[in-house]
Amino acid sequence: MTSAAILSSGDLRRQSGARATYELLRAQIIDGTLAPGERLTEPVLSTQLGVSRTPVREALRLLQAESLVVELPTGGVRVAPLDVDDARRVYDVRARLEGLLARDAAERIRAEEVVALNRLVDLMAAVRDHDDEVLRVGADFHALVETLADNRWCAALMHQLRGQVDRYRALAAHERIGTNEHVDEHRLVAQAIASGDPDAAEVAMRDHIHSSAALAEQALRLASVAASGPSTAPAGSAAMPRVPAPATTVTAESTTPAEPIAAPASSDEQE
Amino acid sequence: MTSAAILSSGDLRRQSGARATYELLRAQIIDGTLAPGERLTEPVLSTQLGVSRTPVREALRLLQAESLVVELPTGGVRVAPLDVDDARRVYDVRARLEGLLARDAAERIRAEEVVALNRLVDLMAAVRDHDDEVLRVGADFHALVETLADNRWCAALMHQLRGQVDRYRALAAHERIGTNEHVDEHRLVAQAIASGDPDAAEVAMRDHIHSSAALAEQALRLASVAASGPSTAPAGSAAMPRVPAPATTVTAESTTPAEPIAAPASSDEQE
DNA sequence: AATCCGAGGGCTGTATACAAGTGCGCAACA
DNA sequence: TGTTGCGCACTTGTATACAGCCCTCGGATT
Repeated sequence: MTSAAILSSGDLRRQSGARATYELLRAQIIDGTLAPGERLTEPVLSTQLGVSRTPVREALRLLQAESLVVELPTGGVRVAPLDVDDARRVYDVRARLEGLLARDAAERIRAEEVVALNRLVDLMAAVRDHDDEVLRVGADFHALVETLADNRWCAALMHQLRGQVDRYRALAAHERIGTNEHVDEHRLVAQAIASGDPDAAEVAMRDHIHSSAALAEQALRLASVAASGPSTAPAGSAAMPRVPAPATTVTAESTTPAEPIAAPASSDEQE
Repeated sequence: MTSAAILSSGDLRRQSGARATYELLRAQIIDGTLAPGERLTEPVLSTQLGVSRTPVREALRLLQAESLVVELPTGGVRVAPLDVDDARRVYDVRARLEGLLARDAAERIRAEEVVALNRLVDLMAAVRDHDDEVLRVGADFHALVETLADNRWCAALMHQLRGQVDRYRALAAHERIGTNEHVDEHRLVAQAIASGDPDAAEVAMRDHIHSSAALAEQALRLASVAASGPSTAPAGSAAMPRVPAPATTVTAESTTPAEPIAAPASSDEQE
């Protein structure tokens, strides 16, 4: 592997090299092929992927904007470290954003769209025994809500977050999501949206995400414990090379975070 | 000449050309020097700014990730159109994000930090007659809340939104923000945070942002009407592919002026 | 006169070349 | 043997060169 075959495989070649590189690296960061903390250098990636530094550079910028890689003080980037404690924060933000989407959806939904929404919930109930199916249907559900909401700013930020969420999900291996509660939550959200009640929809969706967060956090903790049991870390340890981030220290000095954020992303959703 | 002098002026030269280019273009998009819908081509920007296409390209990618420019189907970018109807959505999202920040701040705040928070509110009350001062203090206030919250994901998304918010604010010319109500809202938020009540803090902040949104929207509508008075076209009604320059005052393309750049305004916040 | 076709310019995307800064290792010295 | 200094290799950041594409403009044809 390695080598240029990576990019030429599949239809990635079709797209621009920069975009293909971006998507490949993004996928590898999310699934852990590229370990947290691992440094990414342009020449290496160039030769490995069979493209020049220019598209690689562009891809890295995109990933940086998405906070999937972080800038090193000397320049260059490394894969963003994965702080399990941050998972809750990511889900907190997501809960608000998706809650807003549900609200907007409730304000705009029309009769024929209610049908599609309910159909997805029914479908989810039908396949509840197969987690992967539930996952897929859940993705469709949230995607539909996003479409109904027609709020591009909120959607853009959601895309922004998706990479982070997916990273933590990948870490959590598989959570048990095919539960009756999980399906019921979706039904509640759907009902609130269908009935055109924005407040109820927002609350229902926010609660649902928080509920999902609890599941993910639990699975995450288990996976984390299991992973750090035998050896601290196999191949690419380096989870936190430096700056153990000791305490809170709420100094006000850092007035300039100065890192924008992106929002391209493909179309994968979750629960 | 024009051109290269732009980047060499000030200490922008110090930074990497790409970053300087990014910040310059960002500022110009926000303040309207670069009109919504205007196409940005790499060769032109290169010669105007006196750098090669590479850093320009990088800057454009950053701006694209921030949704300040949008990709054209043929490739290349144009300044993102400004849809006044979207202002509400931007503020809606911002309300949730800042609300979450306020919540997290309430959960983490400590005694000595309460002092700083209250001091800012008092300061705001003291300068309430000067809108620009109120703006500045308000920026510090929100920045402090963000720091207290210590939620980097939420903060990252906020930064993402900031450009959009600032664009609409720039369009709204000046809203009257030095009102007692405005100051009181901040005090309520501060009290909720200081008392360590997350729910109250989130609600107070969200309400405050929505209140600010109403002000901004009003000013925006006025400005919009004023701008589009003569010509019938209602400002940036939608995505008008070509011939932009409907709405606001400043056209770009001037080519000349010595240095209209002025303050990059790296740390501007809002109310 | 209107339309179709072809040449041209310009733009993006990609590749390569060049310069400067940084860290690391090795070697010499105390 | 420990320490210190020098030098090298590597990296990023920037500039330039090259290829393909689209869009436009001009002319010839029907």
